[in-house]
Amino acid sequence: MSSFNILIVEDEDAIRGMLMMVLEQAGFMPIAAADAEEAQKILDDKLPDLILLDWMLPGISGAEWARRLKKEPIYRDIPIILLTARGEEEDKVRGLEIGADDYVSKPFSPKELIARIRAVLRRSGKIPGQAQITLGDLMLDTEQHRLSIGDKQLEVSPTEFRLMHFFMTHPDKVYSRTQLLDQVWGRSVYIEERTIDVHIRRLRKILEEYGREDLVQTVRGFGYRFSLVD
Amino acid sequence: MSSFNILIVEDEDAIRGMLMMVLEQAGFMPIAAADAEEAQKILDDKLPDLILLDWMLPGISGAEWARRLKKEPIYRDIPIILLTARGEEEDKVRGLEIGADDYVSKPFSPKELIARIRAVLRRSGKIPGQAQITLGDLMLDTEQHRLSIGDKQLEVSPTEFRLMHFFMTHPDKVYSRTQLLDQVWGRSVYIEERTIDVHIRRLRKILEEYGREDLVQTVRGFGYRFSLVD
DNA sequence: ACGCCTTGTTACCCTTTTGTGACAAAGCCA
DNA sequence: TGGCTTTGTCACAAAAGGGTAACAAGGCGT
Repeated sequence: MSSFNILIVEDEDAIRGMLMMVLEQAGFMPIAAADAEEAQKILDDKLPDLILLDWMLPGISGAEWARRLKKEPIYRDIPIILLTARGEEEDKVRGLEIGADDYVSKPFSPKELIARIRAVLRRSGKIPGQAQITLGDLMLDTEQHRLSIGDKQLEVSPTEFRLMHFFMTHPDKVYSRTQLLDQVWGRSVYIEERTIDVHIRRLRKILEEYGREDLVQTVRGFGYRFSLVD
Repeated sequence: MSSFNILIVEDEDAIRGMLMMVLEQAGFMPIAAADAEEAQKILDDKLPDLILLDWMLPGISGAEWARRLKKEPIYRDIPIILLTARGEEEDKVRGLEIGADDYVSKPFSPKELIARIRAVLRRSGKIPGQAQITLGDLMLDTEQHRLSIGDKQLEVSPTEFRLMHFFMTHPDKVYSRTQLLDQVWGRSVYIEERTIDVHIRRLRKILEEYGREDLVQTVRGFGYRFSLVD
């Protein structure tokens, strides 16, 4: 297993040190910076696999810096996890279209942090994950980016593909719209919950052609479930 | 397995020594020089299979020397891997059109270095790999630099040939534009991602003459895939 | 030096995708 | 059944993503 470079940008010494330790312990290779300028210098040298970024920073704020990074093609693909202090409204973090991939609010448990980092790395394709997922006669291949029922190819849009991917890796369990948004769209985008319904509808429409619209089930008052059995 | 001569050009004694050891251990035959002049003398004597070159050198900088080498037909085909120290901006390395085949930033792990060396040797055809690759009625011959469908020769440009080579050795898998750039153009060139589209277009145009433009498939939002099946 | 080929880049266009509001339909409970 | 809540569905507009042609620069051979 390869080791990932993680850039920590955090002004408080105590937290920065703690993060370094936690990440090292978890087998990552962290590099730390105290502000955006310093972080930029590190970036100039080598692109990390992920950036752990404090939302509030002296000088250029973390949010502002993240926004800039996401505009540059060279940096765009580096996933960013924001660290938000308790009291900084979660909504704001979601609302501002920063393009962060996730956020974690302080205080957080090391375990949670590591889990989120792994999740983001996996989602951005840096950790391989399972290439083929089979469920009944459904087959989803992330390498080939193909989805099929039996030997028929399904034509799905990128979002539909991700949604199916999530469902097939988490079958037989109900997920709320919020959970689906977090898992499929990422925790820091803000879109209406009802939009999920529309995507569910679109998925069902495709599955309908194969008489399999029953795979996606509504659980009234809770959300949706993907399951082979009704 | 044959053993490759690798010329190390590095001014710091400690690093030079370390490189010698690491390469020997890995079964290569390294020769070392401390600066460009010394390296040039070694070159005059015998052409190595690959040059491992420090980007910053006293006297003529590594970058400058590499650029000169790439202008001389005799040396052009020797692959060069640049060693960049932390703090030397990656952008510059990519941006300046040095013509290096790859770069590795210090500090690097021996494992990573060896892997990159192997990759570059393979890409430049020094490690034989497969001379002939067949995929359906497609045939690509790396030795003769020929590509054919059935018994018809295809006329492709060098870049198109490399792209086809990569595709035929990695079929049925989606690659992002970035991945294609890294794999086909090499990690140390910086070109626009959209340029890929243009090359794909050119490839398709050629394949079109044989009704095979469907071999190169667009996967919206992700990249391209080469596959015999739709 | 000249012309041809190769290659990277850009601009423009078209298609697909996607989020959203509006309204109908369905479900639930008293 | 009636009224309220939760979903389903549709149409639309904006945005994203790609396809393509045209252009310019560089390289190469003659």
